[in-house]
Amino acid sequence: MQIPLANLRKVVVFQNATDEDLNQILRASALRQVEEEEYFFLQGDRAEHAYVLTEGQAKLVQSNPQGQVVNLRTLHPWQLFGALGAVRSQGTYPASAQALVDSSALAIPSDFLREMLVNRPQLSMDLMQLMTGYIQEMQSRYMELATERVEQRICRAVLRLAAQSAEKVDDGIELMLSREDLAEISGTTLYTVSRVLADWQRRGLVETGRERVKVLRPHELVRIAEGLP
Amino acid sequence: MQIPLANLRKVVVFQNATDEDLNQILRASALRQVEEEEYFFLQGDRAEHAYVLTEGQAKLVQSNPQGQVVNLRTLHPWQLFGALGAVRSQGTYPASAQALVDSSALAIPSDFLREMLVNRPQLSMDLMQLMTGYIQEMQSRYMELATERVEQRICRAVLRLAAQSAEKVDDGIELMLSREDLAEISGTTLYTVSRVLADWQRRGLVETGRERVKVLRPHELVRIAEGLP
DNA sequence: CACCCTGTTTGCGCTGGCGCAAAGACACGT
DNA sequence: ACGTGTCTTTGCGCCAGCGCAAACAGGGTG
Repeated sequence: MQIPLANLRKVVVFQNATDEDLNQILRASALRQVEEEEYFFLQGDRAEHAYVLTEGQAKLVQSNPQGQVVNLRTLHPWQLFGALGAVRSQGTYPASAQALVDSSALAIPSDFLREMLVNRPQLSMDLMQLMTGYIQEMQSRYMELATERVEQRICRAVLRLAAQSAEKVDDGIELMLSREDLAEISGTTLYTVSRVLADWQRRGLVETGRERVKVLRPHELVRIAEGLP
Repeated sequence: MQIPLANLRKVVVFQNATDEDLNQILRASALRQVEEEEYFFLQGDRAEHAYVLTEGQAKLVQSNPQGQVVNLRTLHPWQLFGALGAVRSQGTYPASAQALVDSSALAIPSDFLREMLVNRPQLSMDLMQLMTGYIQEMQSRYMELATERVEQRICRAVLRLAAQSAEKVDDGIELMLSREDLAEISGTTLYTVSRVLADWQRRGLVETGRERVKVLRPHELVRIAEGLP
């Protein structure tokens, strides 16, 4: 196993774990490689592992019987995902995890993680901390979806992504994602996203390209997100 | 304190607690009475207590700066609420809890609950169980809001409420809530709710009245919720 | 019984956003 | 360089749902 402990400790939930615990986790787990577009797991699968992304990028998506898809969140290295199954024994994943580029992740057996939680209060508290964060984020996004118009929601999505996962280039912040990705994230259609971005570009707020959005005037976008003219 | 232990054990998170633990909780806590329309706590308040509803009915709502409101869930006796603050020390409530009728709830100090969690693994696991449930429910509702039309969403809301909190009367299931309540829950307006219910009534699926909806043909409603004609 | 308060219904007009379809732009492989 | 596939843009028509405003209904109170 070639994952250094120091890296594993970047996982927020493991930040307070002992070296011995981390070693145990490494011994119990396996590294899984998944190619671009492929899945770590599918919604409805038996949740036999929790994962820690070690390399690449992935997204958690939920789909309905008609095949429509919404993006729940984007995953970056050293984030934990698929962990709900560790709590509910015999549970199934409520969402699918799809690699956006060739990626790898550490697969930790759910049973193992659950047993570990039972006698490590600090670990449990840290995991709860993570869960409360999700609950709050989902509640916020739910309200945004219920009360805000499309332009504001796209704007929030762009700002959120810019804040967490973007490369700063000379004169702006660059995001690598397609119109369709943005549509999934903000709960609309690729057509509407395209129109909104075109409008922003005319107004000089962003610069767009194929699977690329460069934010030029973040401050202006914040105003749009707040619902101001 | 006049709350019998047997009742406190109805709280899902406390189902596996010892009598001694329950007694300790009772000693540390106070009973708070809140009149109809009043609040147990407001969104943004410092989260100094977690609550267990002991009597009455309440709702958890989130509102945005413009004052628009969405209903996150309806609370019934022996349900825990406001508990996210117990995990994040120094945190604030992400939503408001408003009494729908005169109600009372046991106010458990967050600090006390947090200390208790630290050395009671089973309690932590049960709380996590509850949290994963919320996460899944919020994810589902988020997807429904993003992908389904209004009629389906209202339908789901009615069925959900009918399943959990309704009185069966002779020839149907009766819900006591206003058009506006239903609008908050399903993320639409009272006008649209009124029109949809009127339509269902014409088709004999429900019978409506002032702050009252009686489900006559649940099976038909299920078909609507599924998106079938 | 008359009154009032609160909740409900419904006509009407409007518009935000959807989604098809066709054309355009870009990236990549051969 | 050329073709091919994917992503993006945009014209166009359409309609679900919003929200005002006004009328209506029920239930409680004096």
